[in-house]
Amino acid sequence: MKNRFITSFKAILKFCFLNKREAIFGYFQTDLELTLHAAETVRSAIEGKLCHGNYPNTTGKWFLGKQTYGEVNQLGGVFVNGRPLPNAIRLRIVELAQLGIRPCDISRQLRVSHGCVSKILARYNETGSILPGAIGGSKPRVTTPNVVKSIREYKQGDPGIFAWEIRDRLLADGVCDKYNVPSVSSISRILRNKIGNLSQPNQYESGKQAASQPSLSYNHLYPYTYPNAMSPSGTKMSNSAGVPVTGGHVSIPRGWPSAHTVSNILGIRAFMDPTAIAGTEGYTPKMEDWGSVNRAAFPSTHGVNGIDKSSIETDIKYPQPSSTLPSYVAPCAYSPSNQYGVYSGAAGSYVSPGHHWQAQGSSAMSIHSGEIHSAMSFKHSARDGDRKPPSPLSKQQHEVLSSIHGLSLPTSSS
DNA sequence: TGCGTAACGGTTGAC
DNA sequence: CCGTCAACCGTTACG
Repeated sequence: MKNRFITSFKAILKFCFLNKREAIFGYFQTDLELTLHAAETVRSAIEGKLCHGNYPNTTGKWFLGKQTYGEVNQLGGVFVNGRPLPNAIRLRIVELAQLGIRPCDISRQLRVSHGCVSKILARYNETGSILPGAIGGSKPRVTTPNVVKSIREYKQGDPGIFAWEIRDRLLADGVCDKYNVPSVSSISRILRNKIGNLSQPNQYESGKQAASQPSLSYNHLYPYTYPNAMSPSGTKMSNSAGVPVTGGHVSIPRGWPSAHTVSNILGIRAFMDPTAIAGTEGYTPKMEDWGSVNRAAFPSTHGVNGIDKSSIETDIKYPQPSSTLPSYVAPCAYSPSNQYGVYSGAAGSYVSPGHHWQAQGSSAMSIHSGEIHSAMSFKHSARDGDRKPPSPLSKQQHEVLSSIHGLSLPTSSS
């Protein structure tokens, strides 16, 4: 084994020396093991196992095809800047932590920075989810057609109405709630741009507003405030629709919970599959992300049953690469080349699961949802009990993980 | 030495 | 179609 590494390493050094010597030097700065690991990574890349002929450039980045690249951290681990670690690694981090392994050791073993380990574990402890947050996207619009219509009606009924009065009426009439009510400035903009000559001159409005209620505070109504007391601390985890979760300890709304319409709640933000929910009380996954994995693995109990509107899209957009991956490894936001290129190697399965809340679900995943749940749901038992079991994964699951990571598991199954 | 965290550079997706 | 913005990411460095 070691001879193979060393042989590979020599070949790699030769390759790098002949090509991009600078790229490799920075990687081989730690101990032999890490060096060999990095060497194997490089070798795999060179041989096409990882990168299909891609190569490191002078800044240490790995160009993967025409699209993207991976990088190697100080521990010799491969990562993609800006992208979440593969779900399998995240899961592994949590599992090792539950086995009592120190974060620093987890960091070294998995070659993931200790900051990342810390972050993932902290998030897990706080939310119960190993999954990353939703990347990209925007806050949901608050000026829905229905809101605009209401504003128009208010304005037509009382041309002299002020924006702040409209705002209050939107709340009073239940058109909006405190989380999705437009700001006064937004209402003013609507009056100005969409309703136009119905609105009165702004100076009049502002003058009256200042005179009548100069110190009116909107803070308590400001949209995009955290609807849950747990959130202002910076946590951005949530259920998918910003809906309070009755199950308790992990109900943390996302940072921008303004799911302002039923369609937003049901059609976009929520992906809970009622058929996959049973028996998972109190779990609040980030349903926006890793859609199919999450739905299967971290179902929620709250009754916002989503319309998985984009399951088909997902299959198209993020086709599941053919592989022998465990079933909980879902399609990924990475391009297929990225998936193979960066998170592969010994783990041919360092493939991140489906990611975007916008693109949800996967037929492949639904087929295997039972397995997914089995593989990923250890958290429930861990959290349901007073004490977390030493290893919440079954032997079979350990074997799956072992096969994924190519790592030994310090458990009874290994 | 281990760990939490801010800064940083990056990706992503809605607008 | 493209730029902007604001969310997220993991790594790194610092205390």
